[in-house]
Amino acid sequence: MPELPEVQTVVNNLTTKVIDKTILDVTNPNRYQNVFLNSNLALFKKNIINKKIINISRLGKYIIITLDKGFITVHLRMTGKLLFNVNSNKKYITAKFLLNDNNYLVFDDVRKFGKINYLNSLNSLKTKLGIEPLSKNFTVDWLLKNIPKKNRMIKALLFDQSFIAGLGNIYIDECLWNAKIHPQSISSKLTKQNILDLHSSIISILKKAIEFQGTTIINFYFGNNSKGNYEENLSVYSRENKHCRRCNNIIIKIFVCQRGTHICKSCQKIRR
DNA sequence: TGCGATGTTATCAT
DNA sequence: GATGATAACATCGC
Repeated sequence: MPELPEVQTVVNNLTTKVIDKTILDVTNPNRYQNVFLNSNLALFKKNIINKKIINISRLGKYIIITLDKGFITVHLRMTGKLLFNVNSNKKYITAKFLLNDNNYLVFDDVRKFGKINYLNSLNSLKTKLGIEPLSKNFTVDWLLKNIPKKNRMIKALLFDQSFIAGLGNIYIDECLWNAKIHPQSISSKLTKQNILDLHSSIISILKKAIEFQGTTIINFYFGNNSKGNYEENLSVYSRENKHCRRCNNIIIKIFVCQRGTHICKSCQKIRR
């Protein structure tokens, strides 16, 4: 479920808890094999055991745990949770990291889509991922230059992690509503004003969502089972049949990119 | 009861 | 290169 603000919230919460700790052991309580990307428990363990956690950060929707040598990457996918000292149903715990101070991290993932990996270098990930929307590089000029280069539905383009890294279904719907852009508009047909609005919407919405510690619709939790509080700020996502906060028309739900998509038809007009 | 939907992504076909 | 279908998996709600 988690997108950039949720992943950043997990990272922010864990920073003080795990930095400078050493990983003593890793287990996979539910014995699910595929949680370790292209690897297995024994190999993964060999790479990280007795290593010290230097830092924890985020790249796109990936959690990056920097070790004194190498990196652990964690992707939460749909239902993954990286919790601190929480013991939930063992059936869903795909990994458990024991730290030297007797605290532990639990990777709890009902649907088991989440992935954990060990990397010697972050280069492969950095190449794969597009621009960070909260970095200095993400300027209006960058967006003005790159959006018209593509001939894609704008929602599909924003989903593409190799274009901009970190947006997902909730925040794409929110940003497009805020910028008054219809999700099925073609990127090359957007006006300059559309792109300016989209740029400021992406930055302000992501920042505000991080302040509110993300959105919990069904099962986003972090730390010791805390919930995100951004839901009250949502303008369209999960607001089907409610009134548009801008023009009072009814928010409808359609399907775009095989994903439920929430729009105000009178605010957001298609350009193609 | 059964079916479709759920915040993600990799992969394969066209 | 772009797009669409599908698979990975489990739960919830209509």
